[in-house]
Amino acid sequence: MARDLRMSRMLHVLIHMDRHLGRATSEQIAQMISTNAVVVRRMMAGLRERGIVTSEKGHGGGWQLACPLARISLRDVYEAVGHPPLFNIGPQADSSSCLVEQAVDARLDATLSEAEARLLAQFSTITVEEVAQDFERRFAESGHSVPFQWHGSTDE
Amino acid sequence: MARDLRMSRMLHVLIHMDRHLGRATSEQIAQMISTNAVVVRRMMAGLRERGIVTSEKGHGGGWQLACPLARISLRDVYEAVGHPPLFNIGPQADSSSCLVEQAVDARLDATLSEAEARLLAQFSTITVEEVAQDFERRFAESGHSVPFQWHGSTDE
DNA sequence: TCATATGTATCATTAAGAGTTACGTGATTC
DNA sequence: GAATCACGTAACTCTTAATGATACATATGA
Repeated sequence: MARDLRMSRMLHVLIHMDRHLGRATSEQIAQMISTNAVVVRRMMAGLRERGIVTSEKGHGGGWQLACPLARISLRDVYEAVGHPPLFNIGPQADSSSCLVEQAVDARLDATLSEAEARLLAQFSTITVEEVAQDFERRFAESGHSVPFQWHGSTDE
Repeated sequence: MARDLRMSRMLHVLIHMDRHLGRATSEQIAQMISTNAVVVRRMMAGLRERGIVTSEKGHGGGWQLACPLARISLRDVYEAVGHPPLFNIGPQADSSSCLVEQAVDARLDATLSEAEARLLAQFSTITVEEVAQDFERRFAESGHSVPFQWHGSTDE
C-alpha cells in the first residue's frame, strides 16, 4: 500500500485508550481505526513487547495501557511497531562494484542517515501525552459536546 | 517495490555521462544501471524538462549533459525525477472526522514536513560535482587503472 | 528509404503493507 | 466442565506504487 500507517494508527489508539476507553478488545480497536482485529493484534503485540500496553485473554480481556502517555514518546511507538523504513527514496539495498555507484550510494546513505537520526531525535522529544493535549485543544475549539467521533459503537 | 531508486540512478548516470560517456543512448544507459531503455527515457525526460540534459533523435542521437555537474544539486535531481514522496511512514492521506486522529495526523505531518524541509535544504547544498569528486577519491584510493566498472559494453 | 533513437501508451511484474480466514490457546462464566 | 470470549499466529489474498517489458509512432541522419 501507499505507506506505513502503523505509527499513526497506534498513536490514535493509545490516546483513545487513555482518554476514554480504558480497556479495549482488538475488535473494538479495529472498528476505531477501520481495520481488522488481526491487524490490530499484530500492531499491539509490538507495543506490548515494549511495555506500553498489556493484554489479557478470555472474558473481560483485551488491551490496556501499561504506563501514562507522558512516558511514551513518538520514538517509542515508532520502535514498537517495528521501526519500519523511514524513507521512500534511496539507493538500492545491494551494493555494486561500480565505484561511481558506490560514491553515489555512500553520499545518499550518509545524507539520509543524518536526516533519520534527526527525525528520530525529534520523535524522542514528543510524548503521546502532548499529542493528546493537542486533541483536547482541538476539542475545546470545536465547541462540540462529545469529544470523540464514536467509532462504530456507542456503548461504553 | 521496495523504494524509489530514481534519484540514486540518475545521479549515477549523470556522473558517468560527465566523466566518460559524453553522449549516451537510452540503451547504453539502461545497461549501465541494469534496467530497460523505456525506464531510462521516463527518468531522463524529467531531467530534460529541468534543463539538466538534452535529447536528440535519430542517428548519432541520445542524451547529453546540458550543464556542468557543479551547477546541479541533489535537490535538482530529486525534483527532476518527479519529487517522489520522501517518507515511508505517516498518516493516511485522507483526513478523518475523529478529532483524535486529526490531532495525531497534524503532529505527524508537521514533524515530517519539518524533516522534509531540512532534508531538501541539505540536498540543495550538495552538487553532483561533489559526488563525482567523491568517486574520484575512491578511485584514487582503489589503485585500479580503470576508473569504471564497464557497464555491459567495452567499446567507447 | 531505411536504420536509428527518442516519445509514449499499455500492460506485466514485484515487493511490502494491509486485509482476511482459520485454527489454536488461555481465561472467565454459567 | 462446557461454552464463550479474546488473544496468538500461521498462511493466505488484496492493494498500491515502483519498475520492467512490449508495441508502435515520430523524427533524424546516412
